[in-house]
Amino acid sequence: MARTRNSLETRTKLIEAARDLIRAKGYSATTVDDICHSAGVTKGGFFHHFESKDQLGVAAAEHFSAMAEQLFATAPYCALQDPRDRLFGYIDFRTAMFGYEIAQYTCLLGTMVQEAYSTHPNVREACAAGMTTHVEDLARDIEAAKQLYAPSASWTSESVGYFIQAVLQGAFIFAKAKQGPEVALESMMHLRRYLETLFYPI
Amino acid sequence: MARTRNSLETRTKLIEAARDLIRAKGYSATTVDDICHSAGVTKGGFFHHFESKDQLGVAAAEHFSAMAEQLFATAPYCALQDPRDRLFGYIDFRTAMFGYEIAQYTCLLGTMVQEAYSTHPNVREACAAGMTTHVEDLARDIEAAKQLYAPSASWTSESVGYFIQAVLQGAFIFAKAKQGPEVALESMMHLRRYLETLFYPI
DNA sequence: AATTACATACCAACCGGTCGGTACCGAACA
DNA sequence: TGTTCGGTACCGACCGGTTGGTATGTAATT
Repeated sequence: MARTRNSLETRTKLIEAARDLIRAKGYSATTVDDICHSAGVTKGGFFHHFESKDQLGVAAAEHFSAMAEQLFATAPYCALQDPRDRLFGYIDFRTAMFGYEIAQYTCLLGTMVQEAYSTHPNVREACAAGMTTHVEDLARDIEAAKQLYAPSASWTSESVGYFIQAVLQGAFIFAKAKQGPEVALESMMHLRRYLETLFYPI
Repeated sequence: MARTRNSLETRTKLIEAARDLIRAKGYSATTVDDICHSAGVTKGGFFHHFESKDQLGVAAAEHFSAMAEQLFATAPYCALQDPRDRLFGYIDFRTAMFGYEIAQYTCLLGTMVQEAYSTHPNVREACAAGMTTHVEDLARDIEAAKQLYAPSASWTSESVGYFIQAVLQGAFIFAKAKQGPEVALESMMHLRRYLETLFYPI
């Protein structure tokens, strides 16, 4: 084993192992030993980088948020001129992700916050922050599209952003429950249909 | 302590304690000791009624499903003649529930299946079954409303039922993350608006 | 008398976290 | 150039407490 003794690399390996395990088993069921074994690090190494399991949860949420931000900031649809097209590009992009394995497209933040919201306040806060940031990013395109296609509509772009995320989170739950994306994909179709009614061409 | 030595009552107390604890802390973080303490039963009593924690999880899912079925089968809106009115009665009824405490209106099935989908197949199956049954019940009104108000629409009533549930599940996640129902309520409003577009009066 | 419905006491495995130690680094100094 | 040195990265044995689950006892019900 070529141990490279790279602090950042080890830390990242721990976080990514946590991300994958928590997405599959949940936060509580994922043990520190699990994470260490999966990352090829010992317990001593783990607690050198994180002072508690909770703090790793927070770090994982932040890491996930950063990854998502980067992913959706560099996706092909971002190059589109029309903000409405970018919004539907986002929807279609996320819909296409349901083609991968469940543990690859589900949201770490939504999974963690369900378990942690009342017992692990730091984790809850980190998840909420990540989700809020993502909605804010999304809401910028929604707002721009609103100015163009529905300037006098009564809804706020922020609430539409949250609605989109709610559908996604619910779709993830059904993908897990049904062990497949079929039902989730139909929900994404309904979501798209709704958004089309919001941004009717002038 | 008035020990009543009533088998069914003890079993129900265990299930309801599990329901409340799991909704607040998740399945894995809820221990058998927790449940026993909360229900006022010892561990011996617990394992007299359930042969494993998993089986309790299954029983809790079934209990929750039965309770929900009863709740939504006897709610005031069920008396309405028009299936479209019943559907919106359901939406408004569920929207109103966001006024209670988080742990009272969130869905045990959605919470459990997030954690259990890959590691506790029996629990996953019980959750999926309960959710499917609920959607089927709901889809009956949707189908009847479709016949009246949108007979030639291309969507299936089942998919609309799942969409409604997806929004609800997502709304629960945001209510937990945000520690309040505001964002969730806005999502319910968007959901209602969408359903209105589906069932436009003839 | 037999069965049911619990309580008590207990277990091995596992949990998050600690701790003393070690391998390795770059900088300072001779 | 070689040596020392303090700090960082990491190891792995260990700890007290907790976990799901069991073995056994006993009082009430049938």
